[in-house]
Amino acid sequence: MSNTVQVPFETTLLVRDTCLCLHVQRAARALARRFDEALRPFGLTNGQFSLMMSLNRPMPASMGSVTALLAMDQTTLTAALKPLERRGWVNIVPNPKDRRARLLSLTPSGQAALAAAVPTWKLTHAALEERLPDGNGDRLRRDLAMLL
Amino acid sequence: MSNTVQVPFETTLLVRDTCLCLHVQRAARALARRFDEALRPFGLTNGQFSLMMSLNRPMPASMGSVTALLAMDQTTLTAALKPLERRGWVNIVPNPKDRRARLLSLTPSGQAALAAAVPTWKLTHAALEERLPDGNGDRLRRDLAMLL
DNA sequence: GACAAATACATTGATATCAATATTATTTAA
DNA sequence: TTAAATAATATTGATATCAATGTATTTGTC
Repeated sequence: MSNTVQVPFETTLLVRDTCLCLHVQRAARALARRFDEALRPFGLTNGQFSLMMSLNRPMPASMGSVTALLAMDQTTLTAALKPLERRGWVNIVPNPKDRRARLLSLTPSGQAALAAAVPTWKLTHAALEERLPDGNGDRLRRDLAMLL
Repeated sequence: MSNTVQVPFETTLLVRDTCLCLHVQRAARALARRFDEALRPFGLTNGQFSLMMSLNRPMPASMGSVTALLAMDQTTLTAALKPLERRGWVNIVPNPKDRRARLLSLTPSGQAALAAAVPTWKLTHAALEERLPDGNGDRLRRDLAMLL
């Protein structure tokens, strides 16, 4: 008695062609590879670039504000900060107003590392945006934001 | 002599508002969380669901065809297969026609696990697609494909 | 047929991701 | 004014991701 439940191949094709989660993960992997490669000479991954850029503020950031901006779990941020702190690019200090909280900021060498990478980000991003017909970059960003 | 190179805050705002890599990674995290939560009762993550679905073919798949479909590094696939093989959901055998290669297929219990999750995928995906105005799902998929 | 090049996959090491849980500090309610 | 609830972050464990590198096999060339 083989009571195997088969998934119809049409369902496989449906998922392959329509699943927004799959399509976004796929694009995320491809873009991560592209930006990681471009940023490698600066010792940064795409995620580290985004994280450090989000710390480039007039006032130190809280962890919560960064996780909200990056749509990232708090434990992921804790882990992601470690290699950056180890390299002396990010400062993490307790907030004197609330000793549970942390204040995150770039060190001068962190600012320098980030600044060095910005021109390459601009080039890489411009090349990417060129792949989309005029104005479709904004459209894509709006569509992606609706999925959050 | 403080020769610190500052990144202008306007650049930070530019990256935050325009970087397609950041926007896609952010959406990828949010969608992964949503689908992971929905699929948790079936013991599957979003990535495992996509991977197993891509193995649901009439003939066994090669690793190369799966990495191309998922836009995933080969080493990632090797790693991702391990927990699925351990659970007895996926079979990995050498290809007799080319002993370097592997033939990947779902086991009966893997097919059953996948089949059990399909209705929840449908519900979760339908709810997601509703967030986008009519037809914009197709538009978004097309735009994402242009980034690959 | 021998051998160099190319191909397919595995391993290692580092970072990324999140659930579950723990710790510490603050806030709220009795 | 405490004790309970809440909040902010850290730790652990599992999977995900890819670069660098290694191994086995096949292919192409002479």
